[in-house]
Amino acid sequence: MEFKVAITDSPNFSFEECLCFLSRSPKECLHYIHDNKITRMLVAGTEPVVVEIRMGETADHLAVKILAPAEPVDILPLQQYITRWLHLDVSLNEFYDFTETDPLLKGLAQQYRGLRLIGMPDFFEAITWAIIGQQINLSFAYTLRERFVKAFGYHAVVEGRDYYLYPQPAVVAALEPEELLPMQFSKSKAQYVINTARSIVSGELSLPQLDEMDYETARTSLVALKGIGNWSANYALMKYRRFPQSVLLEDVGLQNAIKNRLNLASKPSMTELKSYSRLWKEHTAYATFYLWRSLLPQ
DNA sequence: ACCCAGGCGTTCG
DNA sequence: CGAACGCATGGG
Repeated sequence: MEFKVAITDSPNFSFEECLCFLSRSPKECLHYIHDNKITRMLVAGTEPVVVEIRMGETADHLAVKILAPAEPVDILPLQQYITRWLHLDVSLNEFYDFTETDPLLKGLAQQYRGLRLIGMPDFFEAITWAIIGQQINLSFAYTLRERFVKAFGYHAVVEGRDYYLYPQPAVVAALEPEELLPMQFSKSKAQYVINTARSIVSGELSLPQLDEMDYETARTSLVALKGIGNWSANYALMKYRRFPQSVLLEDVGLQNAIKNRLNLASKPSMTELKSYSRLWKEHTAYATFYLWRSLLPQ
């Protein structure tokens, strides 16, 4: 069974650029990239589905093949997930025009043309990935994530490959921190991940409400949770809600990207960061994402 | 051995 | 208040 997923602003879409970003870690365990195709497990309603995503025969869509199950499934949730994941429903024209006016961003549009801001349609994934990635290097963060997903995520084997879903909040809420320590989570990281899961399960952190909040309200409500600071709140809101004004000036990756582009001797100070990003406004999230991209090879 | 890492919470001045 | 410090552990 096959279906299509529409691409908005297809002249400014590059599947290859998206694949490049999606390939950034060899420890990635939620999807595979091979032969210019993505395979991964998704959920249609409540049913796990393994899909293969490739560029469409024409530029205006992606083509998706369902590898499992053999029976027909509801494709609408799959289309919605893929659209949100790869940010297929936006135009990049305004961002690209803006980069030409900004000395720091100039050239990024040509270099990485067609790259979309890869998101996380699952809020629990977005917020816990932020907690996992706090203050440790990205390589180790992926190691922790891989152990976490493989221990607590739904698993299936299709065509000889292992597929996983990100762990559900209810599963993680039932854990004790001691169960994460052997995976080399620190005590606080373990506690924060479990506390966040429990907040979601209890309704203290309401996803339907979070979906309706404006940026500042959502940010404030996330920062109120222990273990979630300004960086983590903004990261999750950038990847999940896709607020264009999400700003991550505390981010070491962003700071290094700016240092590299401007050939600075050291990372910019917070004052300098504010100055560089002063005019970004609704382009902040994309500017950050493209600067992150500039840290990858090629 | 040392410093840094896609920070956060607590304590101190 | 903002600054300094402890945390925890892999990576270079």
